[in-house]
Amino acid sequence: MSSKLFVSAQEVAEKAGVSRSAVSRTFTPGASVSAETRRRVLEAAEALGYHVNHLARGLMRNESGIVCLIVSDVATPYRSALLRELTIQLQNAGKVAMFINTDRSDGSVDRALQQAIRYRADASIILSGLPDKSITQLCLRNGQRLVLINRDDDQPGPLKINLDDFESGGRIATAFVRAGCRVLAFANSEAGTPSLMRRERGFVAAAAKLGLDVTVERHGSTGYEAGKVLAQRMLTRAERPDAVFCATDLLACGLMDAARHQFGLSVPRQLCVAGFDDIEQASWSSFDLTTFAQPVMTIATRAVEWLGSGRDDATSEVEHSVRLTAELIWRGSIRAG
Amino acid sequence: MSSKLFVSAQEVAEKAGVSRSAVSRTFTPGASVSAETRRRVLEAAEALGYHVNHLARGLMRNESGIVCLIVSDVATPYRSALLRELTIQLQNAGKVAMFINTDRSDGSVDRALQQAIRYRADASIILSGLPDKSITQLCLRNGQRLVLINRDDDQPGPLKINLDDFESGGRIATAFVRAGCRVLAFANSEAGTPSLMRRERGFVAAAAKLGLDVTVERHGSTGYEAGKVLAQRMLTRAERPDAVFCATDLLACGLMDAARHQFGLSVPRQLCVAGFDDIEQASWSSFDLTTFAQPVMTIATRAVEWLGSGRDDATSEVEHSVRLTAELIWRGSIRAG
DNA sequence: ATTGCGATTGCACACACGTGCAAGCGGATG
DNA sequence: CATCCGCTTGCACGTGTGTGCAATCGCAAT
Repeated sequence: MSSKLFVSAQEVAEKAGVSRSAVSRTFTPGASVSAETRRRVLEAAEALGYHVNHLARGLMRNESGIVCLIVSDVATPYRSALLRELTIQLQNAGKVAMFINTDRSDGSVDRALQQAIRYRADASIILSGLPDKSITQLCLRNGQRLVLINRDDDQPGPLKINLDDFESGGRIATAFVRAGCRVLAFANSEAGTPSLMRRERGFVAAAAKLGLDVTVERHGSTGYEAGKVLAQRMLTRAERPDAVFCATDLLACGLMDAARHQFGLSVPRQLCVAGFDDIEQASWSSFDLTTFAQPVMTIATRAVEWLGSGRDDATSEVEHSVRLTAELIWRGSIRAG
Repeated sequence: MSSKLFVSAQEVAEKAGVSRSAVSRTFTPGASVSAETRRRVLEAAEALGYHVNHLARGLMRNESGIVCLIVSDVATPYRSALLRELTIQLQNAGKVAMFINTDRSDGSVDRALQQAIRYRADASIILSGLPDKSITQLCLRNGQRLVLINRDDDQPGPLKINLDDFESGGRIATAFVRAGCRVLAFANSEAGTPSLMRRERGFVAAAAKLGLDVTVERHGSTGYEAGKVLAQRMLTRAERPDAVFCATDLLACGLMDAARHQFGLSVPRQLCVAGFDDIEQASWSSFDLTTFAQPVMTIATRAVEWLGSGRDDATSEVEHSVRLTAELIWRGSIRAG
């Protein structure tokens, strides 16, 4: 029946009695169109339900307006919060977010970037995994901007946004000691993600400076279940820790739950706990977790600002790197000094 | 310097010593190309880093491969889980997800759909809000498929996926009564979302059949904080409820936390609680929440399958509606009968 | 009346791709 | 050898848009 396709600028032009160029100019800010023609075009467009075809526009302008978000573990609280902020700010900047999930194999980050190239994305923001150097080069050579968030990589070209993980580890160590803790432990995943390893090393180093050893335990992913397992391992040791810094809030939640419900320990009286990310659950009264807040809003702002910044090749050779500090959110999982 | 744009099929053709058509056919499944030309084309493409321009391809085929996901409150556990499943399945079906966040005003759902039209999305999946009928018609007229998930709407054309919310309310009411509860309550948000209202009405109706009244309290959004407020209101009543069905797991978590930590109540001994969604936190031992699981995987499967199904106009007039049942996940927040 | 000038408009081309059509080519059959 | 047939391949056109260039138009000044 009405297998009519999308309405094109040509049809609008005919209905308005003007040339197709006039239609195009009407929808191009800053183009030269008289008020009268503009009015007639807009009227016809409204009547016909015309919308500029961004595929064709992107083809012409060599600028699709698409920004790819490459993510795994979207269902994780921290990831989804960051995703939320990024999409909102991208939209405010007139871009549109294309979402690529890399929950499968690890090489899929490369395939994701290829997808980004196929759709001529103006930029790609990588939240998970690390692309192969050859793919990165391919993207840059094609004029595609790249942003790496909390990914460690020394390739020049992409914008790299990182936190002061190492220093955070140090700050929490002194907080533990000030609270009277003597047996410190660090709970990590066994993924070996660089940012998590920096937290670990910062914590261990600071503790050493304070004359304390740290028992490090690593297991599984960065989720709740892994936290429970880590609690099993740590809290059955001969010398039971009285303070645990967890690489992630989810780990901390699992560890706290196990400590309380399986080992009958009281937090923070018998066990102090700290996490990282400041996910929403950290503020729930069941956890009331002292943790470091990822500056999600700032991360998104910086990334989007940089995407909008000039395309001048002059700066394309310098090292783009941003270091943000994670704010310590003081709650009740560490007893007062 | 190397302000070279993306490499086009033309350049590949020249390097391979064939016509541009040959290149195009090489990347079009089912086209007629000899093995030899195909090899040379692929070789040249690899060397130059060529990738088919999906914008141009979409322009030709009238099929962009883009599917729009229109969502608000992405950072919510249930939403992000559904989002995860949808993106994975869309990718497996050869589509790519475009993400539109509608966290702002309510009319923004319409603007989101306009964005979908501009990018000539093959389909849009709406997880939040409800578009205006005129926009819906515009989408359908342009051949764009529409999927509404847990949105109530009687417009023909879109695929509507819903749950048996009303019956779920009934099932949990009998479970409460069987557990010996006598004073029932329902905790809802004041948003008035149809699916939430169905849960409420189903619960109230079933309770009435069992000869029991239900005090209904509504407040704020569907989040944790609202649950705490609702607990304040309910647990200070003269006749304190001994069973609360919450429209949402997040509400239930907030309510449980307040009941325990502010009112010193024991769950489930003094207060039985049930939720809806089966978010990950519901299984955490701090909550151990009995709840209904949204069949996230099935929802995504059905949606993506329908998108891939034939474009025949024969079925375009029939009512597309899917009703799924939410499975009751029995945990420890309701005492055993 | 002629000239000059700025604003507007239409033509035509470019963007990167898919595909129908006809030409070419090789081989097999009569 | 002529004919036919199937497989390839190049040409040319179409998809919807932005934009440089030249033409046109209106208006004021000479």
